[in-house]
Amino acid sequence: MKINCNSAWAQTVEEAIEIQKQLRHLVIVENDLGEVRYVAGVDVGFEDNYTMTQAAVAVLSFPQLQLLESAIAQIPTTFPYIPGFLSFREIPAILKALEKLNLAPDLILCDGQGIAHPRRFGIACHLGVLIDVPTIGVAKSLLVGKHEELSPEKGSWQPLRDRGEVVGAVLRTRTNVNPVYVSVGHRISLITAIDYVLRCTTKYRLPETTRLADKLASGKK
DNA sequence: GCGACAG
DNA sequence: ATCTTGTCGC
Repeated sequence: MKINCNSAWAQTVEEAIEIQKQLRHLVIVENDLGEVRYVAGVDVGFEDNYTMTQAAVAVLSFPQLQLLESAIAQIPTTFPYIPGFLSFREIPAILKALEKLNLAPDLILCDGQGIAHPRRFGIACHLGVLIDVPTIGVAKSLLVGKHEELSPEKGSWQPLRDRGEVVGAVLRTRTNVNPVYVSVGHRISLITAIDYVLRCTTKYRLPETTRLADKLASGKK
């Protein structure tokens, strides 16, 4: 797929904060997506003692969830891991991998937060805004927010609140297994995002999209 | 000032 | 994120 953004990348946390504060106004938290036929998962892994960043993208058919295409790309690591600034470390490599795709995803599930972020601009929002594609943030752990305890059955969820606003949902994707944290990335509502995450999840905790991307990014079997 | 802190 | 085998439970 063709990627447009010639976005300037922050070299310092101060610059990153300014970019987040500016771009967050572009995030659309309502449904603005067409028919979803291709769902993609993106993930990143590191090599050579973290000096190289490798991104992987897996495109699956929806709702069948069959792998249709995948791509990987590596790039020198340029930004450290700092909570709240994950996108500046991972997105450059992700964009490079996305460029290699022939199929343009209708929806992308990201490994990390969307709106559930200190400045409401997690990696899912950043990627979605840059390439103007609907995205959902699916994180394995909490960055910000609190929530009530939720039932152990698959499908149950509770709103995630931070500083007085609902920023996402804690969702049980598998019975008796730790939940995942879902939040809007771009051009989708929270309710719709929860629905897609569940429909992309089969027998494991994580959606098939991110599981496949995960496998590719870490070079496993 | 003291914790908390996606991957 | 990543280093790593077996093992407990549905």
